[in-house]
Amino acid sequence: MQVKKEEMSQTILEIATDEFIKRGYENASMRVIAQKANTTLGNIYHYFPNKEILLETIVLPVLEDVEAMIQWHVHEYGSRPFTREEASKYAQHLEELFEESGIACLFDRRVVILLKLESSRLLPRKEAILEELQKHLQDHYQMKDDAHYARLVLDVMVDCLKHVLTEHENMEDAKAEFLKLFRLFCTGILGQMN
Amino acid sequence: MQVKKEEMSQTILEIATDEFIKRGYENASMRVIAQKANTTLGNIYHYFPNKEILLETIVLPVLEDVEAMIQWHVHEYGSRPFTREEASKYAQHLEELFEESGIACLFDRRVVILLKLESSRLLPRKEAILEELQKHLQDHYQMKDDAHYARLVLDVMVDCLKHVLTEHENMEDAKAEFLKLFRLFCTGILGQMN
Amino acid sequence: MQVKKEEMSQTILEIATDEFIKRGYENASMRVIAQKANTTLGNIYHYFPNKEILLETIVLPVLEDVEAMIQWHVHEYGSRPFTREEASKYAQHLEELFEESGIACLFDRRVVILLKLESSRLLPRKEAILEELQKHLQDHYQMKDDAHYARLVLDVMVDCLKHVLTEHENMEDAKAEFLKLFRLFCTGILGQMN
Amino acid sequence: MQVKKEEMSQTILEIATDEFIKRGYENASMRVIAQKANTTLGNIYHYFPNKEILLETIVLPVLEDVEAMIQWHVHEYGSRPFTREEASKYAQHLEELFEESGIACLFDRRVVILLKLESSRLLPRKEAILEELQKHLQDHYQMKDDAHYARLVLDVMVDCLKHVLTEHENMEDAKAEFLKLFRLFCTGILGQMN
DNA sequence: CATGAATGAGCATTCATTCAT
DNA sequence: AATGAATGAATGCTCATTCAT
Repeated sequence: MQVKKEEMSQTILEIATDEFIKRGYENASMRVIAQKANTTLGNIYHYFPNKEILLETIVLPVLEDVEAMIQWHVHEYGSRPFTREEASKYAQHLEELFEESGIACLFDRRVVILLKLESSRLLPRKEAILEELQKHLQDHYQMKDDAHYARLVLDVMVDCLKHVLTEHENMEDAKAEFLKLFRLFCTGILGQMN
Repeated sequence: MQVKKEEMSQTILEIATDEFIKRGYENASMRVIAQKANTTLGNIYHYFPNKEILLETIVLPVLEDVEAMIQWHVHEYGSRPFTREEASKYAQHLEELFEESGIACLFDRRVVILLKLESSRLLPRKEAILEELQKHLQDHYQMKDDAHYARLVLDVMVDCLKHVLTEHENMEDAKAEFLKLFRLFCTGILGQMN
Repeated sequence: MQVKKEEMSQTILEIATDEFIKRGYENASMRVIAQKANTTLGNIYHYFPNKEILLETIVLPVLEDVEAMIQWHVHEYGSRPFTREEASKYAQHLEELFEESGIACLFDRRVVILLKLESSRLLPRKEAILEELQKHLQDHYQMKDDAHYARLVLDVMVDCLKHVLTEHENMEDAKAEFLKLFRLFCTGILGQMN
Repeated sequence: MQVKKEEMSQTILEIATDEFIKRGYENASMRVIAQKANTTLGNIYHYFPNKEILLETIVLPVLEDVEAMIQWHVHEYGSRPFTREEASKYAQHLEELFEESGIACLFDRRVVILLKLESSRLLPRKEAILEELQKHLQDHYQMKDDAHYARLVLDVMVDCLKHVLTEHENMEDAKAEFLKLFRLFCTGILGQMN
């Protein structure tokens, strides 16, 4: 049976998103996506020329949002180290900080796909973002001498994000939970700063 | 050429361990393991009847250690909530706590395999452990009303472990780094406790 | 947008001709033809019920011309052996011979498609022509005892034709080059005749 | 059922050779080869890691022979133009010329695969050979001003080779037939030289 | 103890074709 | 007249596993 374009294409995107989140882009199977979308393998290729473009259709919008957000952040806050007081102040007003700094774009299930990504030509862009964030963290929190540790903290934060996104259907809940964790982190980092 | 049984089997286990760590159990290839172990696919199946049992041979010892450790922990510390003072005291003497509580068994590269595991019949046991730990955390730190959050904190700690194990060859370094992070967490949790 | 029937069908035929020449009938893709003709796959099937008929629409006119030309040739010149003098005379006046004998119909790009053809139901007709030509050659040039050799000489001439058609946009140039080669052949054959 | 290595591998090579000759490397199907060799697709990949290497296993030995032969030829005969007498002398003693100059290596069915090749990483080597031969022809036969024509003559000769190889099981017959044609060519070219 | 031959199901992708709209 | 949704079989290739030798 034939179905309106938008409908089928939308179904495929949704199913693919689910599969990419669950199994990761690399381990998701086009066959399985076709099956779950109640269509044939060939028909998926009628809508999306290949797996990579299916991925990009899903993930590029969020990726670009995130890149823009990072750019804005770097421009706005620069890379000067925070004083203890500043850091503390920020930690206490995380909600407002989150609101104003466009971090909201991170709270989208599709970000999980990005975070799990291990191959594809989007990988370099993902890694560029992480590197940027690491430098940022390192500068702000005076870990200048310990890039390794900064990276570790970042990776852990990234995992936090992955977890809250995975476990909450509702993105507001995810954000709230992430905030809680983020605050925990800030308290912790602050405790180590002196 | 024929080699003493122990030797070949040992080589296979080592190579398989490396591959399972690097690519994860699901994405590791028996072929590649055979190649890197300088033997044949058939010969691996001579020692290990299938991929799953190869996994278990590698990972069961540590799994059992960890299970025992958890059991002991539960028995020793029970599940009563910590007072703020207690918690604070523990946080200050984490090194000793680590020593005496058998947590050392976590600092083993093979734990990474376990933590990355996504399928196989060991999965339930891994998840049982995590559930146990979650309850523990929840009880001790008075997150009684928020199982979700406890789970999240746990998952993040688990990711920390995964990261330090992955990035450090030397297990002492890994432990040191993990302690740093663990302390950060404790400080953070303490800061949130009241 | 809708276009006059003739126009669209013509465009498709032209693009298909190009593709069939470039990649050969078997390896040409309906998809690519549709794309290059700025239309859809479905629309091609609206004009031509399948790939084979598309081929025939393109190639049948020339095929029939060639068949007619052969027929005429056989009727006109019969199959008696040439004397050395006759052959020599013909060789010296090839241009005129070409003109009067309708060989001009060979100098059409579409002939290349025919010559490259490896499957389709037109194949037998192509082969019938070649067989006819072979007999002709064999008779005229007294290779009676060596059908194999006649066939070979024919095939080589056919390849010559394919080459000059492929490499020259201008059919007059193609014809001139072919004449050069044909003369070379005639000289050669004559040299071998006694 | 299991079969001795040499046997299966040999069967595959033979069937593959046949298929590559009949359909050309690009259009031959690994599945069909497997079927005709009475084995499975997977098993072919047990012997040959991919289609290209299957091709190379078949074709590299002859390719190298041909390359060596060309090299020797260039070194021995240089690129000076032949006088009419020289050319004529060579034309009359083609058999001896063939014998002494290692041209025998061309009379191998596998050469057909090479001549039909349209892709694969062996293509550049095939094309280098053809270019070398074209220059050679051009130099010897004083076609200095007409590279195009030299290429055409070469292509035609190459097609001759393809034909005699395709149509004769017996390589001695093929060689004899090719000689006949080659002589025809020489006579023809000589006829055009003055 | 070890080799490596063999299988069958899986992968992403392309193809000619059909047909409802 | 034209679109594009849908199918099913084909492509080259990889995988865990089995088993005769």
